[in-house]
Amino acid sequence: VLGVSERAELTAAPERLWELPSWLLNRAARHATAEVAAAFEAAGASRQQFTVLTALTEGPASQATLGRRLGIDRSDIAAIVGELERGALIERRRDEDDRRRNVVTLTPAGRDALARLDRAVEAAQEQLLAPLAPHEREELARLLIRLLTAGERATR
Amino acid sequence: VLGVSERAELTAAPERLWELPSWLLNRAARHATAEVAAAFEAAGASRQQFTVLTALTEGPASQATLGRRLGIDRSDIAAIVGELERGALIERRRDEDDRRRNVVTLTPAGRDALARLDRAVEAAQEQLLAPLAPHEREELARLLIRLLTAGERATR
DNA sequence: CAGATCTCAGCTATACTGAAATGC
DNA sequence: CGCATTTCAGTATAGCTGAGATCT
Repeated sequence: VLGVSERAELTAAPERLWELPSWLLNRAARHATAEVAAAFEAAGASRQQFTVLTALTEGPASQATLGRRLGIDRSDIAAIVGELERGALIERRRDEDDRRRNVVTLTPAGRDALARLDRAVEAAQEQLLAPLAPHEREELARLLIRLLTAGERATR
Repeated sequence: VLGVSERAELTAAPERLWELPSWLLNRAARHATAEVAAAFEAAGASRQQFTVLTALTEGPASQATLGRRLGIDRSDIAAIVGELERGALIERRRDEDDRRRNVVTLTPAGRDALARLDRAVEAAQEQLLAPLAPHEREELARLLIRLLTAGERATR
């Protein structure tokens, strides 16, 4: 989150970069992360913990499934689930149908924590999108979704 | 850059995340970075080196100015300029008008390297934007620029 | 003196790799 | 056997902080 003076300097970035979608996306993502950061910090959770908790609202899942759904690496999921377990926000137990797997389940405490996180994250979205009119917000979301759903399929 | 199977799994991300602009922006930026990565790797340069070289096409600048213009930290700029100097893509000399400063200048070799990088990066943009029609690409750029120029000014 | 610039050491988060242990 | 899952150790990059040296 930058102040006015830094903003003035940033606008002085080379023309070429302002024409590069990949640069714009990275900039915007950094801005978005900065906006949301305060929400997570205040709640004592990380961005990754939030996404894992969110995924678990749709039901228990193995760590591998969580990783694939969220696009988070298997080894990182192991660490994140470990943190959440220490905070008693999730429960991790061996899947008896397939003993390679851990079944990860949201606890009531986890559900409460997520509810608080959700409100804070929602407020941050409002901050982030403040410069855009409602129809522009929808349009931005639509374009990003198309970039992701069509783009990541097409490549490789 | 994901394959078809991973894509199918990713679409299975929780509904809630697909509605979160900050999540979409992070995802899209990651996708964009992946697309551009090959371009930089093939040319043996980093994303940051590219942006610094690009900034220098608008003329010599001190490291502090580069940092402010590009939104890169002073300490990171020092390291990046050091790398570029070792590759003889830039020249770094003390500013005799203000001896605290280093004046960083693009060398002919640097200009050549940037020309090659630029072509590769441009091809990557094409890949990245493939799912979008021309007017959609413009609209996406417009919305991102508004988010950045209005958004980063408003906050704090 | 205050303040700017450059540099270095070190920190955190994110993303990823390789290998081992276990189980299907 | 091949393959999937979990876990750990380690790597790389981006972004950032603190402190010191130098200079205006």
